[in-house]
Amino acid sequence: MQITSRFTIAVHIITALDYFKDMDRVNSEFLAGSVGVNPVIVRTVIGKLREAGMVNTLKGSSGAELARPLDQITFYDVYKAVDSVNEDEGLFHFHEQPNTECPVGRNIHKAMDGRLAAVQNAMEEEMKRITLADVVEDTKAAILREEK
Amino acid sequence: MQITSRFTIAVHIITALDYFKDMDRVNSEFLAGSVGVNPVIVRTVIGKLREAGMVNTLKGSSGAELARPLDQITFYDVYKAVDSVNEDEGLFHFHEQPNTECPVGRNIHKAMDGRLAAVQNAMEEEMKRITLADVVEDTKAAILREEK
DNA sequence: CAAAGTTGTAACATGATATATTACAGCTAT
DNA sequence: ATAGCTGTAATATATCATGTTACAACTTTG
Repeated sequence: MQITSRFTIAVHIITALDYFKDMDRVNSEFLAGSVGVNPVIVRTVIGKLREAGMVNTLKGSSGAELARPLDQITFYDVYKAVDSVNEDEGLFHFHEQPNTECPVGRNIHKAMDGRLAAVQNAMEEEMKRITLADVVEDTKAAILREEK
Repeated sequence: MQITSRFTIAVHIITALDYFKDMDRVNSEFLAGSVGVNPVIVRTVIGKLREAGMVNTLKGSSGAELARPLDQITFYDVYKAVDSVNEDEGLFHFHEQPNTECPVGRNIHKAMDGRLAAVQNAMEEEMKRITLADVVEDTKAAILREEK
């Protein structure tokens, strides 16, 4: 399995919103061209980022602007915003029907739950350490390097 | 998205193999009954665990036995054995077609790759810290508690 | 204010992947 | 030699991610 590409798409969009912030006509079609997906996907991802308070948009009006400085947007914020993993069940899909008439089946879920949560937590803590400022900085540096 | 239930199924199976090790007729049908899935799923998961050197089986003969002590089998070992995540692409699904004619599209992948790998690594390191001995111990303790 | 452009969102279509199921050859145990 | 079991292929089904079409409501511009 893999975490939905909506996550990397969202990071790409935020990076582009910063990089092209002084251009006009940065609409969903333009962004879709950069990301390589359908404009509707861009609009729905931006919608999630808006709900999470990361960007501001105006219905009917082209463009979106960042609502917070890049160093105050973490991978974790984006990952949560775009519902990268199932909110109710968590990162791990537990088999649904362990047999309650079997002592192991009856108890395996509780024996694992805390540990599965610890694994997920380790991943999420690492995501909190990475900001969009880091990614944008590296992207810009890579672009400058190209121009030489 | 979620990590395939084959992972929790595998942990359940290993726990049951230990718990029921002195019983006979612990065949794929019995295990399937405990886990709540089809016996073929049990056989394929056990097949992966065998390939990874965690259990020994004998074709045609009932049962499987652990090939290593429980404290030498980590969550990470099991997770790798059952191919929980895409081996080539990793935990995150990167959108496939960023536009190479756009400076952001051309560079976003390299700007993110190292950081996505760090996140996945944090998760995997945590999985290496958890052993099947931990889970089996807690499962048995929970069973004993029931009996009071 | 009328026309053109855009967003937000619903509804539906398609594709990919996880899981279930059927079937059976070949092995083991008794 | 019979019955039971594993390993595995082949196929079916279910679920979910992503793509696409369509359009009402809004904004911008001349």
